[in-house]
Amino acid sequence: MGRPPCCDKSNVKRGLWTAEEDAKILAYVSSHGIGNWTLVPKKAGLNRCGKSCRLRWTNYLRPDLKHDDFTPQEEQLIINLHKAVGSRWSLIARQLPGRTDNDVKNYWNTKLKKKLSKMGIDPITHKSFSQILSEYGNIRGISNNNGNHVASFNKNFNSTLVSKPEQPSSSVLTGPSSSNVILKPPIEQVHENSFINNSHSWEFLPQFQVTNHDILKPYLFNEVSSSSSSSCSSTATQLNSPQSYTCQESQPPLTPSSSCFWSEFLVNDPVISADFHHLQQQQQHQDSHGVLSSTSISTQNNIFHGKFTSGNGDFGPYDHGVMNGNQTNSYADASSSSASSFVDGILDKDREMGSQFPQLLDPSFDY
DNA sequence: AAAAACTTCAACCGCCGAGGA
DNA sequence: TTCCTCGGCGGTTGAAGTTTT
Repeated sequence: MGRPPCCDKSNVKRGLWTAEEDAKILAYVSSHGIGNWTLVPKKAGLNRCGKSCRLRWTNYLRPDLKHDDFTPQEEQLIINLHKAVGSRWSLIARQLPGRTDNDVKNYWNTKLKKKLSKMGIDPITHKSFSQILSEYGNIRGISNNNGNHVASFNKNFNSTLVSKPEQPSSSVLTGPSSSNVILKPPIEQVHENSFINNSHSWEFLPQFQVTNHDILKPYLFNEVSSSSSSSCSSTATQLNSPQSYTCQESQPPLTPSSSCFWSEFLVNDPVISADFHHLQQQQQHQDSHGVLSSTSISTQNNIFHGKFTSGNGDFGPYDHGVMNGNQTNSYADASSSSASSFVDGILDKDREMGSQFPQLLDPSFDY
């Protein structure tokens, strides 16, 4: 029964690949193409596991791979995609031609996580640290109320900080620069993050919602449960705020089985409903053909780059520094008043927190 | 100049779903 | 139906390189 094992793992070479081994794989693939990887070591004359050969090819030898540094555009795209789908590296890498999931994952872990943390942005939730604190929140209520509220706050706060079990709160509570960032976030960071939460991270969501509906849903609702204390007052606000993961105000955390879908937000927004509908049609077309055509990808990217971006040519909201509370992108224009009030709300929360807890602004303050 | 600390990233590990035997 | 491999995935490791002390 079954198939024979692909290789004797105790008897194959491991570790770094030599140029000679690379040449053998390249020679084999160029003459035979990509097929059964378990046969490759034998046929190519390599003492390696087939799986290892496949990995070497897909992560390093493939001719379509880029080996140069990530561009600012790619960097921004990774950040945006990570906000929407989390560490679905293969999904993210598919939006970056010439990059592998391993590339993206390494770049995120070694560069982007630190970069965001230094900017006062939690790389897990993509919210500013001050915003996390203010959300968990409604600190005035906690200080005035009984232990139940405090317990609830602690529970919610912890659940956010460890919203992904594999990355327990380290990016928030530890790290070389995080403590200063948490305690004294520059006010413009709130602006920047508001912009992030308001716009770019949503730009591609219709695309993902359509093409990866089943994959994305549970993940997004994980975010819901970590943001359960948030509230939102309108569809427009939902679409332009980090709290938009929730469907209704004061709702208990949603579960993956919830009947609330992204598409409900999307189709309720007059600005994007047309595009969403268009993408749904694309999806139907795609389903009928089995694969996502390059035309479809291109069209979606056009939407991403053209319609929903801020239009100033600056791809990087994290690099802006010019974003103010009244600025919104075209996506947010449909609900500009809600969006700006959301920004104002964050700023008000920030100020309120600062006035109520001045020790938080003291760099010597220690949790 | 040398050791320690830190960073990078290729490679590995283990899990999962699909599908072959 | 069961057992197994394959291919794909995300997380982790550790060697090599770089920077700091």
